[in-house]
Amino acid sequence: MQVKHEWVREEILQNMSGLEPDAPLPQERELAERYQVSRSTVRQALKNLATEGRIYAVRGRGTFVASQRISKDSRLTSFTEDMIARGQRPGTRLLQVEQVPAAPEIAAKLELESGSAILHLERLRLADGFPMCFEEIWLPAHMYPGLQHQDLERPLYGVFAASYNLRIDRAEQQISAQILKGRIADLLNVPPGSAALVVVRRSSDEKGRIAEYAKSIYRADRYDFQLTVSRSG
Amino acid sequence: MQVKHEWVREEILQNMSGLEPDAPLPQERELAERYQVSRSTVRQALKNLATEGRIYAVRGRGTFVASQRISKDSRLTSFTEDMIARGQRPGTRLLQVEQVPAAPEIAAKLELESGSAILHLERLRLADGFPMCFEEIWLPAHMYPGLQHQDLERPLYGVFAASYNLRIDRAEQQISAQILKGRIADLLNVPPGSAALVVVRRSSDEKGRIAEYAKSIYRADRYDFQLTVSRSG
DNA sequence: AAGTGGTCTAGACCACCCT
DNA sequence: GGGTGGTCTAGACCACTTT
Repeated sequence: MQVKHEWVREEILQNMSGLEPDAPLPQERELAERYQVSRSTVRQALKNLATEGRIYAVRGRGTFVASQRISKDSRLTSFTEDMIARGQRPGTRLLQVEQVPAAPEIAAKLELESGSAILHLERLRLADGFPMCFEEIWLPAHMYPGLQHQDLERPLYGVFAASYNLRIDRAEQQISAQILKGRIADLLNVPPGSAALVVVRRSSDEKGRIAEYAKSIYRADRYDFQLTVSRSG
Repeated sequence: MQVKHEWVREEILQNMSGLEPDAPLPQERELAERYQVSRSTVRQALKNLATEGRIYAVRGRGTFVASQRISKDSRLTSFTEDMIARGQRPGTRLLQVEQVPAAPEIAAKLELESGSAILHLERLRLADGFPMCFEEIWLPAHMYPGLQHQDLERPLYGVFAASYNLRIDRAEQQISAQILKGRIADLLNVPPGSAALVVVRRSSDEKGRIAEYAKSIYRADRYDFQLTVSRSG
């Protein structure tokens, strides 16, 4: 463990195993004494455990074991990570990559001038070799010089990090449903009239620069979107 | 402002307005001096601002203004809060409330014995008076004695807090898509074959006790699900 | 009154970046 | 080497709950 509060966190977690829900933990000052660290360090460890929903603190009473049924917050994950977590083998077929002038709607989403150079990708995402998702991606061309000549069937976020020193940090997403028909139904290999889950994503790097706009259309019979949200913080 | 770090947060935010993205903030020690607080207090304020995506820190270099395009993380919200945020008037029609023995599937979700007493609610949620969502809710009866006699067309989380001292704190959700037909298509007033967004939610209180299992079916032509996720923390 | 978690302080050292 | 944010310390006082 690099840092003390992570080590303390693990120790507390160990000593918690076997305790009933609502059982009290030792008080903070005692934990600090036991692990020979300052109370602040103990508090940082406890704060992380509380954020994950493993313990809860009550002012004036103490800190207690939570029932720990609904656990950690969800993170932004890539298709590749997502499929691996589901026990399926991810795959990608690049359908198209082109540089085009930005249509007004796309320019607005990427906060560029209308007509700016945009990279437009179309990819079919596979799970265990079968079509799972059709995705379109729009990128500001100036942020990714020479992207067309990269291997675009590899995870894109990896290419961004390796070749452009850019790490996607957060994204706002809109999830909706629609009926499939025409070309996309064909690509996903489902009959017209089937349901699809649509995820529109606008992502930024850690500096807050908009780095990607994307639309993913998932087969609803094979995919659902999972997330954990908390109310307070 | 009750606590100093919140006040410092507001002060920093004020002085940031007008700065360009990537402009450096004063260093932490200087901010502490300026606002006559300790560096720890400044750091707590900065940490909150970073979590919200308004600034970013680089070890060894400094703290900088983020472009602030993609903002705060999403929180667990109720239908009522959600509709108000969208500028629509929320409404509820209670269709049914009954106490029944738990079916095995529902019992498993609520982590109760099969056959335990369950409260089952069906509600039609309205936006500006028009059907938006059909929801079914299952609750452990022992946690909500006498719920049947409450006003169940008011926001449920409010009833939970006021009458049962129970605050929903976090939830795991699965979002999927399906085709509407039969009774639910009728209730939502859409033709059979329309697309719907389905949200299945399992919620717990701050102690980690499972307090609710619910399934909400939204008209896809009127609703999308919005969330912001971050990759690291 | 005693005990708990919540906030705040002043200061130290570390890891990392830049020149 | 000098400056930055990241971690940690020892101690203080506060708000709240329980006895």
